[in-house]
Amino acid sequence: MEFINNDSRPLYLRIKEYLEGLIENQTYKPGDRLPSENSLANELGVSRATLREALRVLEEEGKIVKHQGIGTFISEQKPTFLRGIEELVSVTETIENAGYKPGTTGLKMKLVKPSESLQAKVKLSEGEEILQLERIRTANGLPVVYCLDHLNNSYLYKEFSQEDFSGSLFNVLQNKFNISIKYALAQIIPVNADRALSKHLDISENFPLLLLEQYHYDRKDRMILFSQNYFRSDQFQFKVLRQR
Amino acid sequence: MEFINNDSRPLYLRIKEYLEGLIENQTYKPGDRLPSENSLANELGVSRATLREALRVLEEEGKIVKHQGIGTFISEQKPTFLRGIEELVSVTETIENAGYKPGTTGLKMKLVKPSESLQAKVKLSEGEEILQLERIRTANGLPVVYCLDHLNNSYLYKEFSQEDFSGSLFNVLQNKFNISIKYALAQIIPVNADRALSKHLDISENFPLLLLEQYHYDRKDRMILFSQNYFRSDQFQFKVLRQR
DNA sequence: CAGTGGTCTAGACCACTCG
DNA sequence: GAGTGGTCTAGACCACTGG
Repeated sequence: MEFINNDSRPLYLRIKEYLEGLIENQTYKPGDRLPSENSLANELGVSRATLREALRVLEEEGKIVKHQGIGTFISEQKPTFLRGIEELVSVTETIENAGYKPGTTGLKMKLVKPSESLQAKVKLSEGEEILQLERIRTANGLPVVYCLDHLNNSYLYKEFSQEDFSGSLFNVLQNKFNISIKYALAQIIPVNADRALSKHLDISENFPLLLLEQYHYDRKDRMILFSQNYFRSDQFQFKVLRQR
Repeated sequence: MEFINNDSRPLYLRIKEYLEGLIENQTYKPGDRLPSENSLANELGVSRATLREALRVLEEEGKIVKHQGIGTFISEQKPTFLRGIEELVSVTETIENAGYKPGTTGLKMKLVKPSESLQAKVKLSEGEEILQLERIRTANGLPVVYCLDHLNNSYLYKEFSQEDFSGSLFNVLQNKFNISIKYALAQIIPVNADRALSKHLDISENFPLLLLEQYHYDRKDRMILFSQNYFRSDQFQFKVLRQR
């Protein structure tokens, strides 16, 4: 067995992808039992530990299920729980995933002293100013999300130019400043559109919106960005896989 | 090193808990580097593979972070992202986690033919009836969640007695029928209270609510329960860790 | 009972980071 | 170069499941 090229990636990953291929091309179908770990390892010419590492990844991805004493099985098709809210994507991507063409209008950018409520949310040194971005995001030209972004690195201000913000702020941070957002702690809040929001999003007052308040962190757990995104509830579905 | 009792649980789990204890009692503090895997394995008198299995669990739980070529570090305190919405808990537990004493009022139970919209959500054989449970859940006596549960195993009807439903439906299913719910696919929907909901939850009309529509599955991916839970937005915080 | 996945060992080499 | 975590091997025994 060649896996597949003799190229550099770890063996267990190549094994994993090989098995993944067998699942995708229906050599193994949902519900089928895989050969035992011993025999599979032998067939593939790798140690059992290496095979198990590959299987572990497949199990994490939900593609196989193990049952001690019985065997390892190809998972049944489950209801799509990809693209759940637990996967961090930009608003731009969220709009794209919903099948629309993303756009931006009504950009405002300013340095502000944070209000008290904001001060509490974004821990800053006293008196510090904050870079605030206000945008209305559109899907196929229709306003669907109202976005407020707060960056404490206010020195970035002079580096920014308006044209940067037609798309994903994540991309701007990544490409221009090499800041990579790794995860966000999000709070999910149902709200009603007030007068301002109803104008921004072209909806009636009291229209139900989903507010996503998100603290974005980089790989070293530094808080980079605090954002408040108001989504029109009729345009987006927010799903999540909840596990025990 | 004894871990700790010579009792039956796997060695790597005992190692994991031992290390967990060292973290909790501040022997290792956030940011500290652990000894290298080789030296730690030697100190503990286990193989490196076993130690790595313990570390792997700790890493999954976010308690340590590894950096190749550098070392393994105790995680910084992150904003609590335990108890996020990605962890499936019953409404009862949700109320308890929010610091309240859970209760139940206004229980109704009936067999119904599903409406068309419900029919679409719960795939059933034609003409089949569904067991519907309606409950208002209270926190410290105040109504906070309106719950509709739909069970397609309508034969369970005669088995149920009213007293079962003061608490978690999960527990009833587990204890009485040995049905174990493993995961749920949830949709998060912001809604406004209509007249009926405003009465049930003792709030004004148009009060913002979070509707959680959940399809519950057992370990074998069989859909057991479809539930609709309307949460008062002022009583609960829904958080989620979003990762790239 | 035989066969499965789960745990564990001892040892080896590789890939990455730092000084 | 020295030290770290990442990968890999060969072999062993245990715990659980089914017939």
